[in-house]
Amino acid sequence: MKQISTRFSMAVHTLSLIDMCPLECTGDFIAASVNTNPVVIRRIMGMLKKAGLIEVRAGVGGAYLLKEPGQITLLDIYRAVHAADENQLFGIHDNSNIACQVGRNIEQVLQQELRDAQNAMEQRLARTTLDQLNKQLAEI
Amino acid sequence: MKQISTRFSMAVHTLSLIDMCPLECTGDFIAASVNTNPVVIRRIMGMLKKAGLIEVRAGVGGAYLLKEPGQITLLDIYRAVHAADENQLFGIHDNSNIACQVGRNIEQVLQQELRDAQNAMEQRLARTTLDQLNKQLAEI
DNA sequence: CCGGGTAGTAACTATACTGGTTACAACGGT
DNA sequence: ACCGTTGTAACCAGTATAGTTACTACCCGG
Repeated sequence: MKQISTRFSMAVHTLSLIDMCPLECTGDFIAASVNTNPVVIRRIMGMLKKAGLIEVRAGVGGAYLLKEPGQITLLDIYRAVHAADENQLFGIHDNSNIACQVGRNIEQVLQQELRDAQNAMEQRLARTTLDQLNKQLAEI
Repeated sequence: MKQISTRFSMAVHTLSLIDMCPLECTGDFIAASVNTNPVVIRRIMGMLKKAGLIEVRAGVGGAYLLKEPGQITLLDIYRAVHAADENQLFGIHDNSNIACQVGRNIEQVLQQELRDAQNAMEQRLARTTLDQLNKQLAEI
């Protein structure tokens, strides 16, 4: 497979910066730290804004968090940038042949198993907050 | 993101069938149950073969498991079909600006967090065997 | 030993997501 | 009013996916 889009890691990077220095955080400034094109960052900021994580100061530039950094988890960010389509990490083939016992039931059974696996991952993401992350960044 | 390829779920489907009726399991037969093109199945069987999960009977057709179904986990199958690139589910942007504290350390910190999340998912996959899955399929 | 059915691939296609890029209109403080 | 910024739209190249056609290699039964 392709990997989960780097949009997610760039979004985390972006929020870290906004937490540390909201006023400086124009799209260009963040793009310089992430080392990418400002438009890519603006697109991500748009998603973070739509998810209610940040407020962007149109015209003047900069952005600030709408929640405490201790209340923003990696899972929130993951969801905000649509890291997984329809919140469903695993794709499952459909229209299996119902004349076959396996074909008839595989989708339902797999759906549950894979949902569990996805949940395990997401719960791990939910355990880490932006706050904790920024503390780790400072400690190195 | 795009979801994890349906190649994974098709591979599980394929192995379920092989476990139940190895002799019947030609590419065409499996393709009819999965409802896709036989070549797609043959490609997947090639990957399962390369991973040492099955042996395919060239010429005559059919395939059989090389391990007990209780010894084949969803994680084995997931890995066999290269569901994630380089065994790394999350893509992380690189070449961040090292002049910035966040840019300098984000990759290392995120790497660890995301690896943990990935592991949580994989360990859940590792807990389910083909055997258990087939029992579930039969119980419905 | 040969014919029929099968595996194993190569090659091509359409579709879709990604990350980057240019361009431009709307906005807002100084 | 100016200038830097945001918010988008449009486009591009690269790549993964899933399906399809076509061909060779292989094995068994007759």
